[in-house]
Amino acid sequence: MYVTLSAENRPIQDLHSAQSVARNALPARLKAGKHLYHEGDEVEYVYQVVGGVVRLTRMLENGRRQVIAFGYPGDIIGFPADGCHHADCEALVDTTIRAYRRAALDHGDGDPDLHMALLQAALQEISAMQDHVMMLGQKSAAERVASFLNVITSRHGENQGVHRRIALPMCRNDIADFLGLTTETVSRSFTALRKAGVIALDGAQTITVLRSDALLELSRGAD
Amino acid sequence: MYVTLSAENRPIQDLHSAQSVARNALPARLKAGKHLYHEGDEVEYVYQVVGGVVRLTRMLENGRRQVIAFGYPGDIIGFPADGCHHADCEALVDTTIRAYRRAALDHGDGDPDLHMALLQAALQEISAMQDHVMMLGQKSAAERVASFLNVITSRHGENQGVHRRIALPMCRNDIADFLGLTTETVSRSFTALRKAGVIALDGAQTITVLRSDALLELSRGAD
DNA sequence: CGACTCCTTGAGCAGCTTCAATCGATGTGG
DNA sequence: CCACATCGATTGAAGCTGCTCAAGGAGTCG
Repeated sequence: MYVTLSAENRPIQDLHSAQSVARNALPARLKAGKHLYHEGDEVEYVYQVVGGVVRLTRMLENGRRQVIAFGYPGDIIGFPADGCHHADCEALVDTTIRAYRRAALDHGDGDPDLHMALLQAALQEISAMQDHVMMLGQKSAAERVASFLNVITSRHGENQGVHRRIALPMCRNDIADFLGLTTETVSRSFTALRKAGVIALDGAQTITVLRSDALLELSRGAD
Repeated sequence: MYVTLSAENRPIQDLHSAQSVARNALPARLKAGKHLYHEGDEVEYVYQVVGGVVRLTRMLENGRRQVIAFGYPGDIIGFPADGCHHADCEALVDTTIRAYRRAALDHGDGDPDLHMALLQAALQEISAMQDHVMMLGQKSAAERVASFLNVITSRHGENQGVHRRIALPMCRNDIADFLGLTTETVSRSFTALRKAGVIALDGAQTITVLRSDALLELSRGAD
């Protein structure tokens, strides 16, 4: 599920069970920068990210933007509320998704396993959003950035010798809007982590965690 | 659902359908200050608030607290994630709840209508949490307080002549932890709204909205 | 009446934002 | 191939918002 505080590494569930292939799963490709759906669209499908990364955003009347989540492979996105999408979904890189008819969520559409998997994903999503609320409500800028890096590297990074490395597909502004900060503050926090020897930056988009214990400590914050 | 940004006044759904009475619904009373469940508890039931108000909270290691939501009559609370509760639930006043076995959420437990209603509630909850994220990430202190008052009065207040009035069962500290602010800031915002003639305070716990249009405007924020 | 709790108000400060300039990477045309 | 334009990231300086710390007020309950 999404990028949130809880860094448990869930296995990527494959909802694409044999039974549901014919009835439910319509695979699709989405070029970087293209939208999968917009806020207000009627929900016909829920989606599972198979490859790539998407960004879910919501806008406020006056142009302020909140990044709700980043969707990585395995994540289910597009849950309806009142039959409509409540966020925009855009691919950050070329992305592959699987579409499931909404009926699969509502009553299974003849596939009880798929129904249960989607329900579980929705319940996980509630918890994930609560984590996000907790972070935005209670953590400092430095703690938020550390939390973000900690989760995204442990969940989606790859080992690079003893360290963990990840290419960030989102820009600083996306991270800022995800964390409720400004790009400048995010950038300054990155720099501070680099100067403290906690992370290394290889260009702006690729980071290596040098001291994951320190990063975790920083993400929790002072006592 | 819960107190969030979206102020639509949903009718209080009665999940207590004739069919489910015997099998699922165990009514219960909860004295003010008593816990319904704690974070980490295994989920045996999900609950619907029938009367009263509950408070859902999550703690951070270092003692910081986030109020996730306030549960009013009609709200469904206690959705599991990984089979466990991810928040504490405490009654703010004497409260009546109905308990539904977890199986009712998972597969209906013989009552498809109940199953669908619980599923819909879970999906609404995702959207509500996203609203909360949006508020915490993007809104100023004054905007958050105005948003809170706007939602809680329109959804749970009662008409008092041409105005709308509500008794707040939660203390300033609860509101602060809900909005990601301090009690002092919440108190100052209340005072500012009172001095601006937008609200009137009758004691600390009872507020009357004098100019709901102005409150709505303030909740949206400057353009 | 006194003790307690919660709310309010004030003063000073810290953290984050705002505004602005520079840097660095990427791409384009001459 | 290099000059230049462009866009995102970084860094700096200054200001404002909201927090911290502290005191006083108001309501409640023994």
